[in-house]
Amino acid sequence: MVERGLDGFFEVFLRKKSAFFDKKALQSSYIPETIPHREEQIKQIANILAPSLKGDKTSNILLYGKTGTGKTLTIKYTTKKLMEVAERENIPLKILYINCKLKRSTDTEYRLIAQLARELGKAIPPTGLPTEEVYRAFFKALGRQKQNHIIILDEIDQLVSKAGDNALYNLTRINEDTESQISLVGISNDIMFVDNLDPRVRSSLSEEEIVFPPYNAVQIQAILRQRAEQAFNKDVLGNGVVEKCAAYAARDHGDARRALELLRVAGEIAGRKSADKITTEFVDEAEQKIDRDRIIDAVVTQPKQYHLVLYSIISLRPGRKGNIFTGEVYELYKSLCGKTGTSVLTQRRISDIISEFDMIGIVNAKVISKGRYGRTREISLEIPEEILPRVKAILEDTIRV
DNA sequence: CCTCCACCGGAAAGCCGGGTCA
DNA sequence: TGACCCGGCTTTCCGGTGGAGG
Repeated sequence: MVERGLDGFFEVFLRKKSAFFDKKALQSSYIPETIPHREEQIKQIANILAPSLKGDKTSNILLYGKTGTGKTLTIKYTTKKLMEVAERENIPLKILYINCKLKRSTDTEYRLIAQLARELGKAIPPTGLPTEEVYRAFFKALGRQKQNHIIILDEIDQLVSKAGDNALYNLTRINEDTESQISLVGISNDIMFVDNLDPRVRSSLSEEEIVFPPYNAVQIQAILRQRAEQAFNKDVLGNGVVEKCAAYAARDHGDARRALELLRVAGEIAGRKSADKITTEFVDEAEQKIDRDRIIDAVVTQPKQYHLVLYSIISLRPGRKGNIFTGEVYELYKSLCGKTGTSVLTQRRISDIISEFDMIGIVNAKVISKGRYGRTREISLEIPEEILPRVKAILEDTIRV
């Protein structure tokens, strides 16, 4: 019975024509053959990196620009082309791409250097060794091969804010005592991040700076059209869909990644509903879905203590004219801990947890002064009403143990 | 204009679990 | 096995501080 029904399901699934032709083209890892509106940046990067083909050291570069302005894509595209030539001509050149934001993999000094060493073929344990030791292994791996290395550090601002600039300092000085050359390419969302860098690191790192301005709506449309052509079958894209995605993405700042995600999710929704066309309504749905998924996901992945704090905030919310303050949250949190038999954290820590909620956007917490009655954070929920019950259920689930 | 509340938020240190190495 | 190392989480300590109310 059941099996037969399932067979039917798969059959229908198989027959159903998919709105997608090549979903890859809408994913952020996809590197298209041309990159619209980044010709200038590509040319600059190419100029700077070209000497590496002749075995010369190239200047270090910093790439700036907000999220979704094509920094990562552009550098990957350019270095890919560079690498193709190097391989064809048998030129020793190595390109290491590191995303410093990847949690638990490259967000500390130890892990960054360990990862670099690994890319050069050295096995480094994930922990246990003194950092010194890891550096030695990395240097050795470098020196052994007489060749140029281009090290791309994506989200370099994250690295600096979490791990400091020690690693960068050491990396920028390597060229002094090793056979092989290394050039650094830093990618950052934050233009100001160089300010808290050691001056020596700063000057060395930013020998060249390239800025990626936000795309405007028209440019994003061009990008979407290019990708959509690859991704979708003919005629499934309804009128105004591209425009709408572009408009949404351009609203705050020209984030092409967001636009592509909108388009992809809209397509997925259309596909799931077996619609034969992607219409602008699906774009609206996609926007909501992305938003909600983000929040749900953010909540689910939090540990128990965080759930207790969030639950306290939610419980304090109903029927409040004003907002919620840290002190009240802490009081409720404490009693909740008592009821559930959880160890109680200090208010200092809870304060930090609330800040973290603020940062990921499920709560809004502003420091205000109540004058005579002290200074505190004014907290309000940022979770849409529609998914609040679901969030609450998730929280209750983990709390009652 | 001064006070003083109820926290904020930086710095440093401790604890713990995961690991290496000889 | 014991000495050491790293990193995440937490506590401890403590110097601020915006502004209502005196």
